[in-house]
Amino acid sequence: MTVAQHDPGVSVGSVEEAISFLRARGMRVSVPRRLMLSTLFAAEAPISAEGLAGLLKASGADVDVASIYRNLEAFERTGLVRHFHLGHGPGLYSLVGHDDREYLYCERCHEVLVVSGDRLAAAREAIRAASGYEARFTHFPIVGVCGRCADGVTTFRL
Amino acid sequence: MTVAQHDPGVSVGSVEEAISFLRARGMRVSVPRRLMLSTLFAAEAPISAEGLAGLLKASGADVDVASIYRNLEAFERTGLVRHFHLGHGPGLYSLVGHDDREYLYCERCHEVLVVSGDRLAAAREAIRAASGYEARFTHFPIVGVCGRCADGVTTFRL
DNA sequence: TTAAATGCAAAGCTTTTGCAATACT
DNA sequence: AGTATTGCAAAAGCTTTGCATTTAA
Repeated sequence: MTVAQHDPGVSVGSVEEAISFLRARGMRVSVPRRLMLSTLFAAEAPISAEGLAGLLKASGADVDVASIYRNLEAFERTGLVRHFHLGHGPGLYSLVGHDDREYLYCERCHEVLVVSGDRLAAAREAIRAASGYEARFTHFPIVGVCGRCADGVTTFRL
Repeated sequence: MTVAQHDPGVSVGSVEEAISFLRARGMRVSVPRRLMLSTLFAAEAPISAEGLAGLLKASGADVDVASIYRNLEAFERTGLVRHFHLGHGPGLYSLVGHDDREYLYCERCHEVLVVSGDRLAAAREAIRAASGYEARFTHFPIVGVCGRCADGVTTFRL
């Protein structure tokens, strides 16, 4: 029997560690990259490229979105960063090890439920049994209707 | 105990039926709409708005993409059409009742696995148990890595 | 007749690309 | 010095919108 294995992935705990990590991979550490890394460490939640640009600009730095996209992709190739998509809407990036979980998105109220990866193990198993597919909810999370909305309960935030 | 109910949805078997269906809803039946409907009926697989425009142009008709998007959306509001997204890439549209199934998309080989909706009932149940979410794989299908094809499962490639 | 639907053009949003200038190593 | 990385500008891909014109009912 095969058990869904959770890839531990890269895990760096600080900007300094991330910098050495990148250097060890032969990558250069530029000012924009340094700034991106500290902003990612400071971010409390996954963030879009545009959002990252905004935070950087707000903190006085000015990094072009093109560079942000290129760097996020470069970071992702090393395993330092990952991104996923919530329904429509831009890709959301976060540091691996900083936020390793999986997401469920409510199409109705736009709530995002965050769960640890092993919580969906049974679902993955059921999907494998039904289809042979190894579902990955890390890049394209589960989209559906949250319990509250399914029960007809409405909430809103001001 | 709540059992996942499969919404049977609208089911029209021909262009003529679709036309009456639309008229019954107070919608007008224009030449472009007629052409879109017959192209959708002729389509063997879900198709993008752009793809629909291509087929129409190839058959001598010339319907603007803007009208195609507007009409697909109008059709969808009546329940006649649905659309979903395969990873990145454009929305793919199909007639409800003509293609009611759910899709699993392989991020690696881009194969699309088509299964009947009830096949994923156990997976939906596991997800509900783990999160309270009613997963809907109809708008944003499962993305993962394909295994081998199970019995009675069709596949197509885009 | 009149409201709905169309075509055209333009723009929106996210992301990518080309290229000359810059800066890391 | 040499090349990875940057900024800028432009474009690509998908979709939406405004508006004047056409057309279904």
